[in-house]
Amino acid sequence: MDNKKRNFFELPDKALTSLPTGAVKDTVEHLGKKIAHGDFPTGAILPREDELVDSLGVSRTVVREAIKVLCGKGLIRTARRYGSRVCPFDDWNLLDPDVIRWHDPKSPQTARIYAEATDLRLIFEPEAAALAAVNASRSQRDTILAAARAIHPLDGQSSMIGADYMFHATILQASGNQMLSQLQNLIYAVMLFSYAASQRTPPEEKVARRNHVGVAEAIDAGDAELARGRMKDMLVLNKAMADKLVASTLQE
Amino acid sequence: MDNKKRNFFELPDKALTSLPTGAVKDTVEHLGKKIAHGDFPTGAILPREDELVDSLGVSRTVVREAIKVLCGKGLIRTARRYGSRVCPFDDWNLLDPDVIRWHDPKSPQTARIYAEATDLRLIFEPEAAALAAVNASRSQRDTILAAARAIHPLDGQSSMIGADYMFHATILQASGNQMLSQLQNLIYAVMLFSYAASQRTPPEEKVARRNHVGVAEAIDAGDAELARGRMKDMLVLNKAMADKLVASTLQE
DNA sequence: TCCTCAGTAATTGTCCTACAAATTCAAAAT
DNA sequence: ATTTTGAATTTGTAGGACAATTACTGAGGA
Repeated sequence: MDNKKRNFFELPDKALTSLPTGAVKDTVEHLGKKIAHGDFPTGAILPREDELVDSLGVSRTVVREAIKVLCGKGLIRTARRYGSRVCPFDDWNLLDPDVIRWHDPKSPQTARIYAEATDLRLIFEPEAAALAAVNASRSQRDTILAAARAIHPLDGQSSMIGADYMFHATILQASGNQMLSQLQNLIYAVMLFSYAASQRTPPEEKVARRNHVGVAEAIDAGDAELARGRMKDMLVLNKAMADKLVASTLQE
Repeated sequence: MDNKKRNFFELPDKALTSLPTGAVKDTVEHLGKKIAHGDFPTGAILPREDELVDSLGVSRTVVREAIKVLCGKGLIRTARRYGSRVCPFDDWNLLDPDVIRWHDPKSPQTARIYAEATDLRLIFEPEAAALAAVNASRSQRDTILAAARAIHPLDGQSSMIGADYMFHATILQASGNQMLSQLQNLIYAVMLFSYAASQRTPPEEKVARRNHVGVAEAIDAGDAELARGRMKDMLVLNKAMADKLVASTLQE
């Protein structure tokens, strides 16, 4: 990491719930990840409060506050004499930034989720690009262009994901729709997964970069139609790769 | 409510966080609504824990657990000696079912949010309809058809919203994409808002019903293209009305 | 007047204990 | 076999004590 000049786009620090740093936050993260990773199947009973107190080395107060946060995200349900049980997957707040982040990028179990997320991206990102072409500020257009051009495989994978993420996130932001903008968490998760699981070949990388720049230029030019079309083409290609990837991870 | 026969589609009971009924849940709801309603502007300091203890008549334990849940949804941030402060709107988990539900349907302040939500619907619902045309089960197709046909103004507004909601929710569910399906919370909120604020004229109602049935029939026939197109047309009309509505509520 | 720095006060974070409430589970009675 | 009663278990609520951190205050100096 000596050539700071080129490494404009660092990976965002997506490690925050909005909770203050401390024991509660750590406990939420710990339990949230365990549940999202599937350590407890649906309907399973979590360890009792006093067991968690022992195993995690925190007070009951902390354990309870953490569990309440997880309830709020739909992961578990509690009742007297009933314990804390994992909710059916449908009840999870799948679009919650934390829940998204807690999925294990390395687990084949979550491949299905990322397939769905990829489908979702295919739905809203072309529209976001079209909106960005109309609504983006000058500096946003510049950022999008710069990020697209910064997608160099040579700069190392981390820097590359950083630029890739910045590209997509800025487009969402530039759409002017805040709800749309919040879906960047989803993109980030998908990105981590696909980069972790796939090894793109250099020619594929080259195509990917050209596509990104194409979209960026369309947005910069204010051509909504073109931006939408190019983004869609890019994601269709992306999805094809993702499907192949999911199929291979699932059959293992 | 004597003619039970016709009132197939009741309004869903969207009053639940996943928290158990009790003091904590009540406190979360109470504070969540107050914040979402704008009683505390961005950056404002909530009453201290012990003040809330007094004013709400619950123990500090309850207050703290409730506040932690709200932190988890991005509404507030806490720190020692800093108090609990309302986060900037961008940080809120706008797609959280509770946060969506907490917005005041009667407040002109939230009109902007519903405008964004309407835009979002215009993006993903046509695609959901297309997916549903391919993926829906037999019973789902039946439900969608029945709900569309049950949109009768004469049956009373509640029954009408119920059918309208069931129509859209079932389509999302039938898309086969769980993340997409969770956006039904958004639809529900938009629906409550627009029904609360607008008085559609009977001719408009008639058009609305015909449109719904048109979409349902396209889905039933498995024609993805047609379903997408009809849903889009319907929502464009919807958005036009919504924009008019937002403009009028904002200028007051 | 403005700035720096130390001290103080205020506020949430964590730990603890005790009891209440609800529900499962088992045993007993019919 | 079914119902009922009761006891055990688990989370829910209350309240007190102290720790940790940070905002605020005021004194001192430039």
